[in-house]
Amino acid sequence: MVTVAERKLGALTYVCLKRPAGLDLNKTFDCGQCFRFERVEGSPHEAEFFGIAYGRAVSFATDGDLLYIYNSTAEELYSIWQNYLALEVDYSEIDKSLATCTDSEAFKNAMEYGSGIRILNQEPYEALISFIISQNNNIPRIKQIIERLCRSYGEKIDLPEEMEAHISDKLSLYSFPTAEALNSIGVEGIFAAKTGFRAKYIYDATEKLLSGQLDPALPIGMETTDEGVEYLCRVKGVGPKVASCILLFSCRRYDAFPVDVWIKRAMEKYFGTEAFTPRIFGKYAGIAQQYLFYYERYNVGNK
DNA sequence: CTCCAGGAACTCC
DNA sequence: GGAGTTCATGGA
Repeated sequence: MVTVAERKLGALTYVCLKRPAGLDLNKTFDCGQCFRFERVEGSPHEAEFFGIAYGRAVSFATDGDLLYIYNSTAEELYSIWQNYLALEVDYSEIDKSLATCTDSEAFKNAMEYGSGIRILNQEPYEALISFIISQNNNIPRIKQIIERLCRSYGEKIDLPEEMEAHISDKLSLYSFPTAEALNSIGVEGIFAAKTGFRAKYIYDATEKLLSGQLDPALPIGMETTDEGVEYLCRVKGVGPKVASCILLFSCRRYDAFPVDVWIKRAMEKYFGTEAFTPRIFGKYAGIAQQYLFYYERYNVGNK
């Protein structure tokens, strides 16, 4: 169990704990796995990201070997953020394991470039809707659409005064809309948020959720990741890539390997399309995937 | 103007 | 069962 100091700053409660070895908040919240966290400009910390998850407004910050979680009690750390940040996962062991999987020089570079990324455990329902929106779309616009849905159909979240003071008013303060809320506005309402051809997919997902045909958290307990992919693909608009993202980013399925256009390019460039299979990376293939995605997508120096 | 984005459904053979 | 096309939208 993590040792924590709970502190107060007026009405603002926050916790301070040992920073997980190697954790890089910039990479973790900027690598495309989540869409509702933004850098806090002018933060006194070395790095700080504010966002909404699990219906709460929260801010993560690092200084040296300390991690601060603002607007969280110690109790909430144990019940929510410990799981969200997957604090118990040992990335030094994962990286050691991945390093033995291939001789590829490019992958070695990708690992080094992405070192410090931590795969989050988001809410399966939010991941389901978010990654349906992600198909044939780009990250800035995915964020826009999600934000529009949250502002229109989510609930306003109040911040302690002391926190509001150093959080820019551009940042979101709305919870992710519930399946009931999205279902009630119908396909037309969802389309009006500029979700495009994905509106009918989102609506289909809410129908299956509300009728009990679908529990996006169910794959957490399944025997295999392939089973989880098959299960999630029953939703219209969910194919292998979207299902793999949901499994990797919200169901602790670290072998799920989402293949998008960036990963496709990376596989062709670095491995050759014929021979390559994610299986070479074993049970941490999804984390290897995330290193490759981040390297291919953000490292402009890789040609 | 065309091309592209953390794809998948649909339509043809 | 694979290959090609279509789907909204906005930025480059």
